[in-house]
Amino acid sequence: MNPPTAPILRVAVPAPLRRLFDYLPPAGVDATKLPPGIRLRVPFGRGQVIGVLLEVVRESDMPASRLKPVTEILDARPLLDAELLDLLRWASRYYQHPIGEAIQQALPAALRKGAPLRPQGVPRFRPTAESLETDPETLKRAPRQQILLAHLRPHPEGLTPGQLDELGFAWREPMKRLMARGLILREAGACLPAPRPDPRPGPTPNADQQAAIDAVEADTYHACLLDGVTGSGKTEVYLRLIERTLAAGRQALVLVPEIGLTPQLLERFRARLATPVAVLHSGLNASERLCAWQAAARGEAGVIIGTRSALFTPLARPGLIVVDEEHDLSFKQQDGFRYSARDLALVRARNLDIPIVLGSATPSLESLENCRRGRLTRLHLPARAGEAAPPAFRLLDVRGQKLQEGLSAQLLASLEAHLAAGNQALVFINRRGFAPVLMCHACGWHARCRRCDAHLTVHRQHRRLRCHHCGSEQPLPPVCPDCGSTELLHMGFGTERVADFLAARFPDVPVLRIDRDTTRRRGALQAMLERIHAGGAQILVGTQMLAKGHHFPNLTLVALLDADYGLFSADFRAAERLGQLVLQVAGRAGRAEAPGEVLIQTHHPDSPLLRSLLRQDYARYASELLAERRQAELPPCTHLALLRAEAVDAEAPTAFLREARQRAEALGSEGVQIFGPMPSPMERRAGRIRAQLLLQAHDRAPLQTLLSPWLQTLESLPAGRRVRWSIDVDPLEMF
DNA sequence: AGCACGCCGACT
DNA sequence: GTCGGCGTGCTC
Repeated sequence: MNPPTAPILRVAVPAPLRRLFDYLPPAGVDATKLPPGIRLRVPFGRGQVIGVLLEVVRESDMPASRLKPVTEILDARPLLDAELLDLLRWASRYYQHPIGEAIQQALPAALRKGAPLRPQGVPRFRPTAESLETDPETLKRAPRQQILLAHLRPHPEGLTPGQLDELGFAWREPMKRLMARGLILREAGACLPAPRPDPRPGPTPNADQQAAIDAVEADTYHACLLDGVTGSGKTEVYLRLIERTLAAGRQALVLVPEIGLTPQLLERFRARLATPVAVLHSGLNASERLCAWQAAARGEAGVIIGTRSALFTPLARPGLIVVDEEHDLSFKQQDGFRYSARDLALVRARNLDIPIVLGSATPSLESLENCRRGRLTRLHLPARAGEAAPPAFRLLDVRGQKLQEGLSAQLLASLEAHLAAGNQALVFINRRGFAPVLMCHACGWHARCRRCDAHLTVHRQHRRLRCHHCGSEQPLPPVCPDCGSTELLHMGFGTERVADFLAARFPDVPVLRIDRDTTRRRGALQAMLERIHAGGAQILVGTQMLAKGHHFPNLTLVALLDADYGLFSADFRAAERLGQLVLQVAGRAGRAEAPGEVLIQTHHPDSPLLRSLLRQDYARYASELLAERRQAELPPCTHLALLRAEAVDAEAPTAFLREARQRAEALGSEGVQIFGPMPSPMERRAGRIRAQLLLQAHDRAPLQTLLSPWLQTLESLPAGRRVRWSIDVDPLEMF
């Protein structure tokens, strides 16, 4: 028997279980000296896993005889400090996600797998002086080595393994041979590029920028919403606040949307700031990521800039958090640990007692509501004089109009005029592919996905039918599979169809299609953006992708082919998204000497929402939407949690959700309304039947009070084993 | 989740 | 007579 005073280690293990596991310290180790946040290798089930020590306690609910000792202590110092562990425990509770999995996400993959913290940085491969004199002929029989050497020669500073991976072939073997020949040198490089020796001072802030900068308190928790249109100089405000933070010897954490992290933005930061800038994004390989992570944790990087998951970067001397484009959906993780990095950033800033700035030209209704409740200080940046004048908005009433491939005559005429002036035009469509439906004119058959409640999209160039929901595809049928008719109609319009049409209609103007299909290849989007920047008359046809993160100086016309989906969608956030999209793209159009024009095709030109958008007053548009949400008791005026379940067996999801509902009611759900079980908006997807249970509450407190014991119950429900289920607290998508 | 145990159908 | 199907239970 263990005396009650023997220390017990409480460990978070990587399993989808909402509890900690207790272990005995390894023999001869004084457990009271072990700090929380270190990794431990522990026996778990039949194998060994790597867990993180969360606390050292005196007692366990488990009989001592069942406790096993820790196999190995992997760290001397904590990988995650108390502040991050607190944040992760808070987030795990709030989002009802198992703590072990939450902690996993916060660690770079290398550390998850048990790699030691490495003192050195990413290695670099550098051409030697000798290699410059080497006659390429000597490598004639080793083409790989030849390519590799040719690639390295223009880079005397050397290239990292990550950069070499872009070559797209196995370079490690030929590299070994080049090193053996003394042509290449491997250096243990620094973790981060050194800061520029000559950081350029920025422009003097204008009065509005200065007012915003001064309004952000420096040494305490102060949450601000910086609201200003494209070109109003938000980035300059961030940079000034960051400079102030650096001058105080502290670090700044900057979160940006997934496609907002462009080389241009990075270059702007690096050119301005006299500190190493660590970058964290999905494109990094394991060692690059570890490197940036360590540079942040050790305090070597003054600025850490990254996407959603960068929120969990440890900071040695935190001083400021910035969330740019805070309304962007990519801040919410849509699977597994469904956290909102923007919301958690507010929690982290409060815990750290540091300022945080959320920036957007089109703030989320959540943030606007927080301003109204006094939780966020609203800072406004008016458009700058001398910058582009706001573009002219026009609704094109397409009722009864003859459309050519979805485009009205008025739109085509405008397009022609803008192109003739040597400018660029952007045409937005919210669907990719050629046509969203293939239908037989003779019998009415249409191509449906076998595994989803959805139509198959025609991709004409690849001659395939594809399901955009499950990824399945098949060849385009030459005749109707039902009646054999050859009259197959393409119904509706996608980017491919509109791009094809415009290319034929304007044969002298380059047409660029920019969507997930044409930018899948790594670097493809960047290449297209560069082409656009090179200028000249061009037509860009694209999806949402083009809305953010980039300004095109030659763009003067933006056209939205179908704004109506934003008015009648089943998703209650559609109007908010439409408004954000329209105003974001409007910000892309026009410059001082060539004002822009925004055309919106609609069948509902009298819609109050569209009329309101025309005024280009987002604040007013948003407050109208907020009033609607209040009336309909929808977020942000109420709070939601969504329990989803899916299974191949059609009955299992509903059976599970029905039982889940009973359990919630048994726990006492005062203050929480429960709706469902109901089928998900797309009931069948990838061969699974999906259903959901919606919880709604006016206050977060009763919802949170219910969730913890409820999820604990659900975890042990036998019906839960027959379905895949997940909980989404503050869901953004309702399917 | 990942893995083993366990009790019922078509095969060497 | 077995190999293997996935239902059920457990992981300190």
